[in-house]
Amino acid sequence: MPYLNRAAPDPEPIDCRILTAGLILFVEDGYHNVSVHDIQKKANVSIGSIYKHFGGKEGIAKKLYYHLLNEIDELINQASKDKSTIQEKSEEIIRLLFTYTETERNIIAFIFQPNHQDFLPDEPPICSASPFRRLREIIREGMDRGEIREMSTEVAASTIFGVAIRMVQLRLDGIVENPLPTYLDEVFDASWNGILIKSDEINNQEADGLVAQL
Amino acid sequence: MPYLNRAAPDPEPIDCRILTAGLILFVEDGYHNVSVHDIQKKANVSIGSIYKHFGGKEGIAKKLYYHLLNEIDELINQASKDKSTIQEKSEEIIRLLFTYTETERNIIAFIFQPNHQDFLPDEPPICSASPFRRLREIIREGMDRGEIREMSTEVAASTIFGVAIRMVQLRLDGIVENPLPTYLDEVFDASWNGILIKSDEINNQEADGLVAQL
DNA sequence: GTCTATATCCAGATAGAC
DNA sequence: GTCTATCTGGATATAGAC
Repeated sequence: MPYLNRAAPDPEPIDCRILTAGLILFVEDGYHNVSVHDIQKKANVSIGSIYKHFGGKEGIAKKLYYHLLNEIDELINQASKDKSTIQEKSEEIIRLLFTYTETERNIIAFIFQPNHQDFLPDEPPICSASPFRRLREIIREGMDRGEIREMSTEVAASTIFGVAIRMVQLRLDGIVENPLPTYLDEVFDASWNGILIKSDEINNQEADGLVAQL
Repeated sequence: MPYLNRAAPDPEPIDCRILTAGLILFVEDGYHNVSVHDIQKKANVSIGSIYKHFGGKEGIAKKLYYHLLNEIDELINQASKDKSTIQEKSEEIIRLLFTYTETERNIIAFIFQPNHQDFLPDEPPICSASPFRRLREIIREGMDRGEIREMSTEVAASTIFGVAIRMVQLRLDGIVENPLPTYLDEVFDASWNGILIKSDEINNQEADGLVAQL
């Protein structure tokens, strides 16, 4: 019965196992603190396979980087379709980003936490990569269409998406305690309307104050 | 004339030279791509001195980290004094941060670019370090005083300071082309008032449109 | 294609003279 | 305190059997 002598059959192809192991370890320990041997052990493959498939550690990181940037691009595509206004579009992008941060933490952490130029020196800064460029283009389009006030694209983009990205970072670092989708409405409202007290809210505010005093 | 045989006298103390060299190299190449030998050469000291003074590479990074976090804390102190409202206070903080980014690029880059846990594994995430905590406290105080609408501290802080921090990152990555202080008014306005078109601006907006058509 | 064993290299760290 | 010379460990990468 030779079957019993085999290890449990692993349906996942070998290069997937390597990528998955790499992703987890890179996120947990940081690229430079992970050795090829670590990946090899975690993925249950031999060193030889890793070098055959990816040519080394940097090869794994590069594949991961392109692959995951693509996933984010896809996320933007998905969020953008069937949305007419820029406001709807950006809100859906942020909604998906927030959900993704909870369900696919490693992917988001790999994209948003490290300084990729530390281990992929030939790559341009991630802010100039496709998904981030597209976010700025969306904002630009909103200004051209007159949905957004005239100002520099970068400031407008930082206000809409930068706030969301900051929330993602704070969540990954454990500063934000609740799941991100909890904050969706507040984030939208703050980005689009600012955080100053509005005159028509002052009454409610004072009412709240009275309640609090009881 | 023994004086002529000496190297040009270097007034800067040895540990300063080491820290400065470390800072520059860490920012340029990333902590893990810099060797103790690199620092030694750049600082014009011997390896022995480095190990005597700092105990190794991580010691340098740690000293730098604490020292520079302190500088940022000082920056916040300086910006906070003589300011009564939270709005004034935060605006002054951002003003100083933007100026600093242009004049002391390396300091800001060391604080805002890398994931410090990659090389200082015992440190908590930088977002929970003093200066960043204080920013959230300032916002919190603004809400308690009724200067800022009620919402989660993190969202409010991300809206005010997160936008500014995002601008710093985009500037460091070369996406933002003008010196940051250029954008001060836009950043303040966007954070506090949001980026939606306001009804009282629509007239101006249309007028601008007409001008553009000429 | 996959594996083990091995080679090579280099960064981090130390010892000991001055 | 400062330096040079040296050691050691561990990581990347390869060679070659299966």
